[in-house]
Amino acid sequence: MDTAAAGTFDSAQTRFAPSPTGELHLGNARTALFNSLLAHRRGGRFLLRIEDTDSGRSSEAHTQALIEDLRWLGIDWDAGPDREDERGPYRQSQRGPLYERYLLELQARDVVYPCFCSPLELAAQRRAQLAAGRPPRYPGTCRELSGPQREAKSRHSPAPSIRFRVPGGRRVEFDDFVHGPQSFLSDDIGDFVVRRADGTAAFFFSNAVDDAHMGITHVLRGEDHLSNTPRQLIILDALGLSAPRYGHVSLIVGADGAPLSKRHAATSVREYRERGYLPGALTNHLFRLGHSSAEHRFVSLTEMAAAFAVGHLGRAPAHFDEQQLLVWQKEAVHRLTPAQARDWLGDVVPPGLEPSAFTHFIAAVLPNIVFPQDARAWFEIVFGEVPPLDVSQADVVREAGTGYFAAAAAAAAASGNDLKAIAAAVRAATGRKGAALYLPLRLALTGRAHGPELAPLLHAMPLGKARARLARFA
RNA sequence: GCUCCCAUCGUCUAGAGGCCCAGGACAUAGCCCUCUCAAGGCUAGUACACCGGUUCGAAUCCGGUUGGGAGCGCCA
Repeated sequence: MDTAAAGTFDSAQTRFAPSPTGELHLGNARTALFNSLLAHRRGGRFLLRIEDTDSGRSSEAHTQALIEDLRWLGIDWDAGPDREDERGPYRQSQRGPLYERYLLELQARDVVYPCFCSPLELAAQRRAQLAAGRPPRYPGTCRELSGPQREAKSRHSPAPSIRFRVPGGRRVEFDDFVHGPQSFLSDDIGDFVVRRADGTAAFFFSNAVDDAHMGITHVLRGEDHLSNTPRQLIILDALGLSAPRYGHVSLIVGADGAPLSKRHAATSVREYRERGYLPGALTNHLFRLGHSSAEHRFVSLTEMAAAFAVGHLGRAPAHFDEQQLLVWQKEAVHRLTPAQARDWLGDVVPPGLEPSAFTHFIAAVLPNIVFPQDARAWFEIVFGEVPPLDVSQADVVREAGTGYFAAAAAAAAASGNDLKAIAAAVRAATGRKGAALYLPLRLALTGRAHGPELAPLLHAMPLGKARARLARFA
Protein backbone atom coordinates (compact mmCIF):
# COMPACT_ATOMS: atom_id res chain seq x y z
CA MET A 1 0.00 0.00 0.00
CA ASP A 2 2.70 2.44 0.91
CA THR A 3 6.02 1.31 -0.39
CA ALA A 4 7.06 4.93 -0.67
CA ALA A 5 6.14 5.64 2.92
CA ALA A 6 7.64 2.38 4.19
CA GLY A 7 10.83 4.18 5.06
CA THR A 8 9.00 6.22 7.67
CA PHE A 9 8.66 3.04 9.70
CA ASP A 10 12.38 2.65 10.08
CA SER A 11 13.66 2.94 13.65
CA ALA A 12 10.11 2.95 14.94
CA GLN A 13 9.78 3.48 18.66
CA THR A 14 6.78 1.45 19.72
CA ARG A 15 5.26 0.25 22.93
CA PHE A 16 2.78 -2.17 24.35
CA ALA A 17 0.78 -0.57 27.14
CA PRO A 18 -1.44 -3.10 28.86
CA SER A 19 -3.49 -2.52 31.92
CA PRO A 20 -2.79 -5.23 34.50
CA THR A 21 -6.39 -6.00 35.29
CA GLY A 22 -6.54 -9.58 34.06
CA GLU A 23 -4.91 -12.20 31.91
CA LEU A 24 -3.22 -11.33 28.64
CA HIS A 25 -5.98 -11.42 26.05
CA LEU A 26 -5.38 -12.74 22.53
CA GLY A 27 -6.14 -9.34 21.03
CA ASN A 28 -3.62 -7.68 23.30
CA ALA A 29 -1.08 -10.38 22.60
CA ARG A 30 -1.43 -9.62 18.90
CA THR A 31 -1.02 -5.90 19.57
CA ALA A 32 2.12 -6.62 21.57
CA LEU A 33 3.44 -8.88 18.83
CA PHE A 34 2.77 -6.39 16.04
CA ASN A 35 4.39 -3.55 17.94
CA SER A 36 7.46 -5.57 18.75
CA LEU A 37 7.74 -6.65 15.11
CA LEU A 38 7.28 -3.10 13.89
CA ALA A 39 10.09 -1.89 16.14
CA HIS A 40 12.47 -4.76 15.58
CA ARG A 41 11.88 -4.73 11.87
CA ARG A 42 14.37 -1.95 11.24
CA GLY A 43 16.38 -0.93 14.23
CA GLY A 44 13.66 0.51 16.42
CA ARG A 45 12.91 0.10 20.08
CA PHE A 46 10.00 -1.61 21.74
CA LEU A 47 8.88 -0.64 25.22
CA LEU A 48 6.57 -2.22 27.75
CA ARG A 49 4.57 0.23 29.83
CA ILE A 50 2.19 -0.88 32.51
CA GLU A 51 -0.94 1.26 32.69
CA ASP A 52 -1.87 0.71 36.29
CA THR A 53 -3.35 4.05 37.25
CA ASP A 54 -6.58 2.39 38.31
CA SER A 55 -5.30 0.99 41.58
CA GLY A 56 -8.59 -0.72 42.32
CA ARG A 57 -8.48 -2.95 39.30
CA SER A 58 -4.75 -3.27 38.73
CA SER A 59 -2.52 -5.66 40.57
CA GLU A 60 1.14 -6.53 40.74
CA ALA A 61 0.23 -10.19 40.32
CA HIS A 62 -1.36 -9.41 36.97
CA THR A 63 1.67 -7.36 35.98
CA GLN A 64 3.93 -10.30 36.72
CA ALA A 65 1.63 -12.70 34.88
CA LEU A 66 1.56 -10.36 31.90
CA ILE A 67 5.33 -10.20 31.80
CA GLU A 68 5.57 -13.95 32.10
CA ASP A 69 3.09 -14.57 29.29
CA LEU A 70 4.82 -12.11 26.97
CA ARG A 71 8.14 -13.76 27.69
CA TRP A 72 6.63 -17.15 27.10
CA LEU A 73 5.45 -15.97 23.69
CA GLY A 74 9.02 -14.94 23.02
CA ILE A 75 8.25 -11.24 22.89
CA ASP A 76 11.01 -9.14 24.33
CA TRP A 77 11.21 -5.44 25.12
CA ASP A 78 14.10 -3.02 25.22
CA ALA A 79 12.83 -1.31 28.35
CA GLY A 80 10.01 -1.92 30.74
CA PRO A 81 9.06 -2.26 34.39
CA ASP A 82 11.62 -5.01 34.85
CA ARG A 83 14.25 -3.19 32.84
CA GLU A 84 14.09 0.48 33.67
CA ASP A 85 15.99 3.17 31.85
CA GLU A 86 16.08 6.96 31.84
CA ARG A 87 12.71 7.23 30.15
CA GLY A 88 10.93 5.27 32.86
CA PRO A 89 9.55 4.47 35.27
CA TYR A 90 7.47 2.10 33.19
CA ARG A 91 4.62 1.79 35.63
CA GLN A 92 2.16 4.63 35.33
CA SER A 93 1.43 4.40 39.02
CA GLN A 94 4.96 5.74 39.51
CA ARG A 95 4.65 8.60 37.06
CA GLY A 96 2.25 10.77 39.03
CA PRO A 97 4.62 13.75 39.36
CA LEU A 98 5.00 13.97 35.58
CA TYR A 99 1.26 14.03 35.02
CA GLU A 100 0.88 16.56 37.80
CA ARG A 101 3.37 18.86 36.19
CA TYR A 102 1.57 18.87 32.87
CA LEU A 103 -1.78 19.20 34.54
CA LEU A 104 -0.63 22.28 36.42
CA GLU A 105 0.38 23.79 33.15
CA LEU A 106 -3.06 23.18 31.69
CA GLN A 107 -4.70 24.48 34.83
CA ALA A 108 -2.74 27.71 34.64
CA ARG A 109 -4.08 28.24 31.16
CA ASP A 110 -7.60 27.30 32.11
CA VAL A 111 -7.61 24.49 29.56
CA VAL A 112 -8.92 22.16 32.25
CA TYR A 113 -11.40 22.75 35.03
CA PRO A 114 -12.59 21.02 38.19
CA CYS A 115 -15.83 19.06 37.92
CA PHE A 116 -17.90 18.54 41.04
CA CYS A 117 -20.53 16.29 39.52
CA SER A 118 -20.88 13.02 41.36
CA PRO A 119 -20.64 9.68 39.56
CA LEU A 120 -24.27 9.13 40.44
CA GLU A 121 -25.39 12.37 38.82
CA LEU A 122 -23.33 11.67 35.74
CA ALA A 123 -24.74 8.19 35.38
CA ALA A 124 -28.28 9.53 35.67
CA GLN A 125 -27.58 12.16 33.04
CA ARG A 126 -26.14 9.57 30.71
CA ARG A 127 -29.21 7.41 31.06
CA ALA A 128 -31.47 10.36 30.40
CA GLN A 129 -29.53 11.38 27.30
CA LEU A 130 -29.56 7.85 25.94
CA ALA A 131 -33.28 7.54 26.62
CA ALA A 132 -33.89 10.80 24.78
CA GLY A 133 -31.94 9.49 21.80
CA ARG A 134 -29.04 11.82 22.38
CA PRO A 135 -25.33 11.08 22.57
CA PRO A 136 -24.29 10.40 26.17
CA ARG A 137 -21.92 13.29 26.66
CA TYR A 138 -20.88 15.37 29.61
CA PRO A 139 -23.37 18.27 29.60
CA GLY A 140 -20.84 20.85 30.76
CA THR A 141 -22.36 21.48 34.16
CA CYS A 142 -19.13 22.66 35.77
CA ARG A 143 -17.52 24.07 32.66
CA GLU A 144 -18.23 27.73 33.21
CA LEU A 145 -18.24 27.94 36.99
CA SER A 146 -16.86 31.23 38.33
CA GLY A 147 -14.12 31.31 40.91
CA PRO A 148 -16.51 31.91 43.82
CA GLN A 149 -18.88 29.24 42.56
CA ARG A 150 -16.04 26.74 42.54
CA GLU A 151 -15.05 27.66 46.03
CA ALA A 152 -18.59 27.26 47.22
CA LYS A 153 -18.88 23.87 45.56
CA SER A 154 -15.60 22.61 46.85
CA ARG A 155 -16.64 23.41 50.43
CA HIS A 156 -19.41 20.84 50.51
CA SER A 157 -18.42 18.49 47.70
CA PRO A 158 -15.86 15.74 47.83
CA ALA A 159 -12.70 16.21 45.78
CA PRO A 160 -13.46 17.15 42.17
CA SER A 161 -12.25 15.44 39.07
CA ILE A 162 -10.54 17.52 36.42
CA ARG A 163 -11.96 17.81 32.94
CA PHE A 164 -10.43 18.93 29.71
CA ARG A 165 -12.19 21.88 28.13
CA VAL A 166 -12.63 20.61 24.59
CA PRO A 167 -12.55 23.55 22.20
CA GLY A 168 -15.62 23.92 20.01
CA GLY A 169 -15.85 24.20 16.27
CA ARG A 170 -12.63 22.48 15.50
CA ARG A 171 -11.84 19.74 13.07
CA VAL A 172 -9.29 17.20 14.24
CA GLU A 173 -7.52 15.41 11.44
CA PHE A 174 -4.87 12.76 11.36
CA ASP A 175 -3.54 10.18 9.00
CA ASP A 176 -4.07 6.72 10.38
CA PHE A 177 -1.36 4.47 8.99
CA VAL A 178 -3.83 1.62 8.66
CA HIS A 179 -7.07 3.40 7.75
CA GLY A 180 -5.84 6.47 5.98
CA PRO A 181 -7.03 10.06 6.53
CA GLN A 182 -9.42 10.60 9.44
CA SER A 183 -11.45 13.61 10.35
CA PHE A 184 -13.51 14.30 13.47
CA LEU A 185 -15.40 17.30 14.77
CA SER A 186 -14.45 18.53 18.22
CA ASP A 187 -18.13 19.40 18.79
CA ASP A 188 -18.84 15.68 18.93
CA ILE A 189 -16.49 15.27 21.85
CA GLY A 190 -17.64 16.04 25.36
CA ASP A 191 -15.32 17.40 28.04
CA PHE A 192 -13.55 14.36 29.38
CA VAL A 193 -11.84 13.59 32.64
CA VAL A 194 -8.06 13.88 32.71
CA ARG A 195 -7.64 13.42 36.43
CA ARG A 196 -9.88 11.35 38.63
CA ALA A 197 -11.13 12.57 41.96
CA ASP A 198 -8.60 10.32 43.68
CA GLY A 199 -5.81 12.30 42.03
CA THR A 200 -4.71 9.70 39.49
CA ALA A 201 -4.38 10.52 35.81
CA ALA A 202 -7.00 9.14 33.46
CA PHE A 203 -6.21 7.08 30.38
CA PHE A 204 -6.50 9.65 27.61
CA PHE A 205 -4.13 11.92 29.44
CA SER A 206 -1.52 9.59 30.90
CA ASN A 207 -1.39 7.48 27.81
CA ALA A 208 -0.83 10.44 25.48
CA VAL A 209 1.64 12.17 27.78
CA ASP A 210 3.68 9.00 28.19
CA ASP A 211 3.80 8.25 24.49
CA ALA A 212 5.15 11.72 23.85
CA HIS A 213 7.51 11.58 26.79
CA MET A 214 8.89 8.17 25.94
CA GLY A 215 9.55 9.16 22.37
CA ILE A 216 7.03 6.78 20.88
CA THR A 217 6.84 7.34 17.13
CA HIS A 218 4.18 4.80 16.17
CA VAL A 219 1.16 3.70 18.13
CA LEU A 220 -0.33 0.54 16.71
CA ARG A 221 -3.40 -0.42 18.68
CA GLY A 222 -6.89 -1.85 18.42
CA GLU A 223 -9.58 -0.18 16.42
CA ASP A 224 -11.56 0.44 19.58
CA HIS A 225 -9.24 3.42 20.08
CA LEU A 226 -9.80 4.96 16.67
CA SER A 227 -12.58 7.37 17.49
CA ASN A 228 -10.93 8.37 20.75
CA THR A 229 -7.70 9.35 19.08
CA PRO A 230 -8.83 12.97 18.54
CA ARG A 231 -8.97 13.48 22.30
CA GLN A 232 -5.37 12.49 22.65
CA LEU A 233 -4.41 14.70 19.75
CA ILE A 234 -6.16 17.63 21.41
CA ILE A 235 -4.35 16.99 24.68
CA LEU A 236 -0.98 16.70 23.00
CA ASP A 237 -1.68 19.86 21.05
CA ALA A 238 -2.59 21.76 24.22
CA LEU A 239 0.59 20.56 25.85
CA GLY A 240 2.74 21.40 22.84
CA LEU A 241 3.93 17.81 22.68
CA SER A 242 4.39 16.06 19.37
CA ALA A 243 2.00 13.29 18.55
CA PRO A 244 3.02 9.83 17.42
CA ARG A 245 1.63 8.34 14.23
CA TYR A 246 -1.40 6.24 14.99
CA GLY A 247 -2.52 3.07 13.31
CA HIS A 248 -5.57 1.04 14.29
CA VAL A 249 -5.88 -2.65 13.52
CA SER A 250 -9.23 -4.29 13.27
CA LEU A 251 -10.40 -6.28 16.24
CA ILE A 252 -10.29 -10.04 16.52
CA VAL A 253 -13.74 -11.57 16.51
CA GLY A 254 -15.16 -15.04 17.10
CA ALA A 255 -16.33 -17.47 14.43
CA ASP A 256 -19.73 -15.76 14.26
CA GLY A 257 -18.27 -12.29 13.85
CA ALA A 258 -19.20 -11.21 17.36
CA PRO A 259 -16.47 -9.91 19.69
CA LEU A 260 -14.24 -12.71 20.85
CA SER A 261 -15.47 -14.09 24.12
CA LYS A 262 -15.30 -17.20 26.25
CA ARG A 263 -18.27 -18.43 24.31
CA HIS A 264 -16.14 -18.98 21.21
CA ALA A 265 -12.82 -20.11 22.48
CA ALA A 266 -10.28 -19.55 25.18
CA THR A 267 -9.45 -15.86 25.09
CA SER A 268 -6.28 -15.60 27.08
CA VAL A 269 -2.74 -16.61 26.28
CA ARG A 270 -2.57 -18.33 29.64
CA GLU A 271 -5.40 -20.67 28.78
CA TYR A 272 -3.79 -21.78 25.53
CA ARG A 273 -0.52 -22.27 27.30
CA GLU A 274 -2.17 -24.45 29.91
CA ARG A 275 -3.86 -26.50 27.24
CA GLY A 276 -0.47 -27.37 25.80
CA TYR A 277 -0.26 -24.97 22.90
CA LEU A 278 3.24 -23.89 21.99
CA PRO A 279 4.18 -20.19 21.80
CA GLY A 280 5.21 -20.53 18.16
CA ALA A 281 1.75 -21.81 17.27
CA LEU A 282 0.12 -18.79 18.84
CA THR A 283 2.51 -16.24 17.39
CA ASN A 284 2.30 -17.73 13.91
CA HIS A 285 -1.47 -17.62 14.03
CA LEU A 286 -1.62 -14.11 15.49
CA PHE A 287 0.93 -12.93 12.93
CA ARG A 288 -1.59 -13.66 10.19
CA LEU A 289 -4.68 -12.32 11.89
CA GLY A 290 -5.43 -8.91 10.43
CA HIS A 291 -2.09 -8.98 8.71
CA SER A 292 -1.05 -10.65 5.50
CA SER A 293 2.37 -11.72 4.48
CA ALA A 294 3.87 -13.59 1.59
CA GLU A 295 5.47 -15.74 4.24
CA HIS A 296 3.32 -18.86 4.56
CA ARG A 297 5.77 -21.04 6.42
CA PHE A 298 6.01 -21.49 10.15
CA VAL A 299 8.44 -18.74 11.09
CA SER A 300 10.36 -17.43 14.07
CA LEU A 301 9.77 -13.99 15.57
CA THR A 302 12.91 -12.77 13.85
CA GLU A 303 11.60 -13.94 10.50
CA MET A 304 8.24 -12.38 11.31
CA ALA A 305 9.89 -9.05 11.98
CA ALA A 306 11.56 -9.20 8.59
CA ALA A 307 8.27 -10.10 6.90
CA PHE A 308 6.07 -7.70 8.83
CA ALA A 309 4.36 -5.27 6.47
CA VAL A 310 2.57 -2.25 7.90
CA GLY A 311 0.82 -1.74 4.57
CA HIS A 312 -0.69 -5.18 4.92
CA LEU A 313 -2.43 -4.56 8.19
CA GLY A 314 -6.11 -5.40 7.94
CA ARG A 315 -9.05 -3.08 8.14
CA ALA A 316 -11.72 -5.75 8.35
CA PRO A 317 -12.24 -7.72 11.56
CA ALA A 318 -10.38 -11.04 11.65
CA HIS A 319 -12.14 -14.21 12.74
CA PHE A 320 -10.25 -16.28 15.26
CA ASP A 321 -10.38 -19.83 13.98
CA GLU A 322 -9.09 -22.52 16.32
CA GLN A 323 -8.75 -24.94 13.44
CA GLN A 324 -6.10 -22.71 11.91
CA LEU A 325 -4.35 -22.41 15.23
CA LEU A 326 -4.28 -26.19 15.38
CA VAL A 327 -2.39 -26.32 12.08
CA TRP A 328 0.33 -24.13 13.55
CA GLN A 329 0.35 -26.16 16.71
CA LYS A 330 1.09 -29.35 14.74
CA GLU A 331 3.81 -27.53 12.89
CA ALA A 332 5.27 -26.22 16.14
CA VAL A 333 5.22 -29.68 17.72
CA HIS A 334 6.97 -31.22 14.73
CA ARG A 335 9.76 -28.72 15.09
CA LEU A 336 10.50 -29.44 18.74
CA THR A 337 13.96 -30.73 19.60
CA PRO A 338 14.04 -33.63 22.06
CA ALA A 339 15.07 -31.26 24.86
CA GLN A 340 12.27 -28.83 24.05
CA ALA A 341 9.81 -31.70 23.79
CA ARG A 342 10.78 -32.92 27.22
CA ASP A 343 10.08 -29.46 28.65
CA TRP A 344 6.81 -29.21 26.80
CA LEU A 345 5.59 -32.62 27.94
CA GLY A 346 6.49 -31.89 31.55
CA ASP A 347 5.09 -34.46 33.93
CA VAL A 348 3.58 -36.48 31.12
CA VAL A 349 7.07 -37.95 30.75
CA PRO A 350 7.39 -41.03 33.00
CA PRO A 351 9.77 -40.23 35.87
CA GLY A 352 13.26 -41.64 35.53
CA LEU A 353 13.09 -42.21 31.80
CA GLU A 354 16.60 -42.32 30.31
CA PRO A 355 17.46 -39.42 28.00
CA SER A 356 18.39 -41.73 25.13
CA ALA A 357 15.17 -43.71 25.50
CA PHE A 358 13.23 -40.46 25.50
CA THR A 359 15.05 -39.25 22.41
CA HIS A 360 14.19 -42.41 20.46
CA PHE A 361 10.65 -42.30 21.68
CA ILE A 362 10.06 -38.67 20.84
CA ALA A 363 11.60 -39.03 17.38
CA ALA A 364 9.01 -41.67 16.62
CA VAL A 365 5.99 -40.10 18.26
CA LEU A 366 6.30 -36.35 17.70
CA PRO A 367 4.85 -36.34 14.17
CA ASN A 368 1.69 -37.93 15.52
CA ILE A 369 0.87 -35.81 18.52
CA VAL A 370 -0.60 -32.37 18.96
CA PHE A 371 -0.89 -31.99 22.71
CA PRO A 372 1.08 -33.38 25.66
CA GLN A 373 -1.91 -35.48 26.54
CA ASP A 374 -1.59 -37.33 23.23
CA ALA A 375 1.89 -38.46 24.26
CA ARG A 376 0.67 -39.99 27.48
CA ALA A 377 -0.95 -42.97 25.74
CA TRP A 378 2.16 -43.63 23.70
CA PHE A 379 4.41 -43.56 26.73
CA GLU A 380 2.19 -46.21 28.23
CA ILE A 381 2.24 -48.29 25.05
CA VAL A 382 5.99 -48.11 24.57
CA PHE A 383 7.19 -48.32 28.17
CA GLY A 384 4.20 -49.70 30.04
CA GLU A 385 1.42 -52.06 29.15
CA VAL A 386 0.01 -52.69 25.72
CA PRO A 387 -3.74 -51.99 25.56
CA PRO A 388 -6.06 -54.96 24.93
CA LEU A 389 -7.18 -55.62 21.36
CA ASP A 390 -10.80 -55.23 20.41
CA VAL A 391 -12.69 -58.06 18.74
CA SER A 392 -11.88 -57.26 15.13
CA GLN A 393 -8.25 -56.55 15.95
CA ALA A 394 -8.02 -59.87 17.78
CA ASP A 395 -9.41 -61.52 14.65
CA VAL A 396 -6.63 -60.04 12.55
CA VAL A 397 -4.03 -61.35 14.94
CA ARG A 398 -5.60 -64.82 15.14
CA GLU A 399 -5.85 -64.96 11.37
CA ALA A 400 -2.12 -64.27 11.09
CA GLY A 401 -1.51 -67.50 12.95
CA THR A 402 0.96 -68.77 15.53
CA GLY A 403 3.67 -69.46 12.96
CA TYR A 404 3.65 -65.81 11.98
CA PHE A 405 4.32 -64.69 15.53
CA ALA A 406 6.81 -67.46 16.28
CA ALA A 407 8.90 -66.23 13.39
CA ALA A 408 8.46 -62.62 14.48
CA ALA A 409 9.43 -63.29 18.09
CA ALA A 410 12.47 -65.29 17.05
CA ALA A 411 13.59 -62.51 14.72
CA ALA A 412 13.04 -59.92 17.42
CA ALA A 413 15.21 -61.91 19.83
CA ALA A 414 17.91 -62.35 17.23
CA SER A 415 17.99 -58.87 15.73
CA GLY A 416 16.99 -56.61 18.53
CA ASN A 417 14.10 -54.30 17.71
CA ASP A 418 14.79 -54.14 14.02
CA LEU A 419 11.52 -53.97 12.10
CA LYS A 420 13.22 -54.70 8.79
CA ALA A 421 14.69 -57.94 10.09
CA ILE A 422 11.45 -58.98 11.77
CA ALA A 423 9.37 -58.23 8.70
CA ALA A 424 11.83 -60.13 6.50
CA ALA A 425 11.65 -63.17 8.76
CA VAL A 426 7.86 -63.12 8.81
CA ARG A 427 7.68 -62.64 5.07
CA ALA A 428 9.99 -65.63 4.59
CA ALA A 429 7.93 -67.76 6.95
CA THR A 430 4.46 -66.80 5.71
CA GLY A 431 4.80 -65.26 2.28
CA ARG A 432 2.73 -62.27 3.47
CA LYS A 433 3.31 -58.78 2.31
CA GLY A 434 1.83 -55.29 2.59
CA ALA A 435 -0.82 -54.72 5.19
CA ALA A 436 -1.19 -58.46 5.82
CA LEU A 437 2.44 -58.50 6.84
CA TYR A 438 2.59 -55.33 8.93
CA LEU A 439 -0.80 -54.90 10.53
CA PRO A 440 -0.61 -57.95 12.82
CA LEU A 441 2.85 -56.80 13.90
CA ARG A 442 1.53 -53.33 14.68
CA LEU A 443 -1.41 -54.72 16.62
CA ALA A 444 0.69 -57.14 18.64
CA LEU A 445 3.33 -54.52 19.40
CA THR A 446 1.16 -51.46 20.07
CA GLY A 447 -2.37 -52.71 20.60
CA ARG A 448 -3.52 -50.16 18.05
CA ALA A 449 -4.17 -50.18 14.33
CA HIS A 450 -2.95 -46.63 13.90
CA GLY A 451 0.00 -44.73 15.19
CA PRO A 452 3.49 -43.47 14.52
CA GLU A 453 5.75 -45.14 12.01
CA LEU A 454 6.39 -48.62 13.28
CA ALA A 455 10.14 -48.93 12.76
CA PRO A 456 11.20 -46.00 14.96
CA LEU A 457 8.49 -46.81 17.47
CA LEU A 458 9.78 -50.34 17.79
CA HIS A 459 13.30 -48.99 18.06
CA ALA A 460 12.22 -46.95 21.09
CA MET A 461 10.69 -49.98 22.82
CA PRO A 462 12.61 -51.90 25.50
CA LEU A 463 14.13 -55.03 23.91
CA GLY A 464 12.48 -57.80 25.88
CA LYS A 465 9.11 -56.06 25.78
CA ALA A 466 8.79 -56.21 22.01
CA ARG A 467 9.78 -59.85 21.86
CA ALA A 468 7.36 -60.77 24.63
CA ARG A 469 4.47 -59.00 22.93
CA LEU A 470 5.06 -60.94 19.75
CA ALA A 471 5.56 -64.22 21.61
CA ARG A 472 2.12 -63.82 23.24
CA PHE A 473 0.49 -64.97 20.03
CA ALA A 474 3.02 -67.64 19.00
C1' G B 1 -29.55 8.29 19.20
C1' C B 2 -24.95 10.65 17.34
C1' U B 3 -19.85 9.94 15.40
C1' C B 4 -16.51 6.60 13.33
C1' C B 5 -14.67 1.86 11.18
C1' C B 6 -15.56 -2.43 8.13
C1' A B 7 -17.68 -5.94 4.12
C1' U B 8 -13.40 -10.98 -1.56
C1' C B 9 -13.53 -18.78 -1.14
C1' G B 10 -15.21 -22.42 5.26
C1' U B 11 -10.87 -19.35 7.59
C1' C B 12 -6.55 -15.85 7.00
C1' U B 13 -6.01 -12.91 2.97
C1' A B 14 -3.84 -10.81 -2.39
C1' G B 15 -6.11 -7.20 -5.12
C1' A B 16 -4.82 0.73 -5.07
C1' G B 17 -10.14 0.75 -13.20
C1' G B 18 -8.33 -3.25 -17.89
C1' C B 19 -2.79 -7.98 -16.03
C1' C B 20 -9.03 -10.98 -12.32
C1' C B 21 -15.11 -15.26 -15.81
C1' A B 22 -10.37 -13.04 -9.13
C1' G B 23 -4.35 -15.22 -6.93
C1' G B 24 -2.02 -17.62 -2.49
C1' A B 25 -2.03 -20.20 2.28
C1' C B 26 -4.70 -23.24 5.58
C1' A B 27 -8.97 -26.30 5.86
C1' U B 28 -12.17 -29.88 2.94
C1' A B 29 -12.78 -33.90 -0.92
C1' G B 30 -10.56 -37.37 -4.37
C1' C B 31 -6.22 -39.78 -6.22
C1' C B 32 -0.93 -41.27 -5.63
C1' C B 33 2.72 -42.92 -2.12
C1' U B 34 2.40 -46.25 1.97
C1' C B 35 2.24 -51.44 7.42
C1' U B 36 -1.87 -47.70 9.74
C1' C B 37 -2.36 -42.54 10.92
C1' A B 38 0.36 -38.35 9.91
C1' A B 39 3.76 -36.23 6.48
C1' G B 40 4.69 -35.65 1.20
C1' G B 41 2.96 -35.29 -4.20
C1' C B 42 -1.10 -34.33 -7.63
C1' U B 43 -6.15 -32.81 -8.68
C1' A B 44 -10.92 -30.59 -7.48
C1' G B 45 -14.82 -27.50 -5.50
C1' U B 46 -15.98 -23.01 -3.11
C1' A B 47 -15.77 -15.94 -2.77
C1' C B 48 -15.93 -9.95 -4.87
C1' A B 49 -23.05 -8.74 0.70
C1' C B 50 -27.10 -6.14 -2.20
C1' C B 51 -28.99 -2.09 -5.44
C1' G B 52 -27.96 1.96 -8.35
C1' G B 53 -24.37 5.33 -10.67
C1' U B 54 -19.55 6.99 -13.14
C1' U B 55 -16.67 4.63 -17.20
C1' C B 56 -15.42 1.87 -23.56
C1' G B 57 -14.35 -1.17 -19.13
C1' A B 58 -15.36 -1.77 -11.73
C1' A B 59 -13.77 -6.56 -6.74
C1' U B 60 -11.29 -1.82 -7.30
C1' C B 61 -14.30 4.99 -7.80
C1' C B 62 -19.22 7.43 -6.03
C1' G B 63 -24.19 7.08 -3.63
C1' G B 64 -27.65 4.20 -1.11
C1' U B 65 -29.34 -0.44 1.35
C1' U B 66 -28.31 -4.42 4.45
C1' G B 67 -25.17 -6.68 7.85
C1' G B 68 -21.17 -6.53 11.48
C1' G B 69 -18.00 -3.74 14.85
C1' A B 70 -16.19 0.45 17.83
C1' G B 71 -16.60 5.02 20.47
C1' C B 72 -19.60 8.62 23.04
C1' G B 73 -17.07 6.13 31.14
C1' C B 74 -13.88 9.36 37.41
C1' C B 75 -12.38 1.42 32.22
C1' A B 76 -8.20 1.11 29.27
